Amino acid sequence: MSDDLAARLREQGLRLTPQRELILRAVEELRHATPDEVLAHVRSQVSSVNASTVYRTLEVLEELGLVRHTHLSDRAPTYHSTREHEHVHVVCRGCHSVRSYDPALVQSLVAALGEDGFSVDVGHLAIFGTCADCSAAAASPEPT
Amino acid sequence: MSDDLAARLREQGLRLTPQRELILRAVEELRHATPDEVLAHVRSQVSSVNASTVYRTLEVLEELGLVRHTHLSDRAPTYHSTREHEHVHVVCRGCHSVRSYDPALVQSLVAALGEDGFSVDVGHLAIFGTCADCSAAAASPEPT
DNA sequence: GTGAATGCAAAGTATTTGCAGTCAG
DNA sequence: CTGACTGCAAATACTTTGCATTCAC
Repeated sequence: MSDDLAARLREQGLRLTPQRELILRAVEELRHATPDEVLAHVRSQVSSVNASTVYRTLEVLEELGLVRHTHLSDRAPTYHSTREHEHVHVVCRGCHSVRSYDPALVQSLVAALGEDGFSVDVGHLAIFGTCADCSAAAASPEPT
Repeated sequence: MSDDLAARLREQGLRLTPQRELILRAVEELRHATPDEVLAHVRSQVSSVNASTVYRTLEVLEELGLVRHTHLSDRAPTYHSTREHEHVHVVCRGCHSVRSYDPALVQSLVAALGEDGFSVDVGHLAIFGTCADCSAAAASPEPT
């Protein structure tokens, strides 16, 4: 698993450190996590890991193509592993639920922009809106 | 124009102030502006307007439905007027150019999610990727 | 006159940076 | 050994908040 990590780091003349392994593993385990959440998770296993290390490492991992980030809220970005299948995020602003969809969802969009020579970063895509439950809730303020 | 503003404010028992007019006008003139840019623009006309007023006002204007925001960078949000036709933002990560597209671009996506009862906030949508020019530039580092 | 809105300054959150010590290779 | 990496603390960017004053109505 972090074999991949070691290899890619070496290619770039970078070093494999326990922090980098832990942070990558945290992203993989948490599925969708903000830098803060990653930090908390890593700290729950090994004390003393610093926030700046998390930021710096996430940046490195993203450059290596091992993680990706997207913006699932107006606040901090969330990171996920690229070992998962690429997916599109659909976020409900009412209940903050996040659902993942197959990239096929946006294929016509990708094709349309592709004709203009624009290549869409599907993994970064976050689609905001309101889910069925929350629409219903908004319609009837006092549910039975 | 800001007739609309006066009316909507009154509906809510809110007040029409010069700052609110100026900030709304700034958003309309700048097309896509961060709170900072709005502040700078307003200040170029009238000195002493405060950053907190800009934040508070953008929030009010958004509640009134007169402006919308979207995230066109990893940094500050950008606001635009709802008097423009609703549009989808397509952002190149290479040159940071922003192009606006007709919502038709994402209609199949909206329809597909609609079947699940999910209603997409099209105006908030930002699609990231790489434009033709930047792909070309990446391919040939040293252009002739 | 009265309460909504503003300006100011201080606090808060998220992230970045400089630097000295540490550790991977 | 050497330079990449880390932790720490300070700095930065962005945004929010409390409060006294001002101004729209």
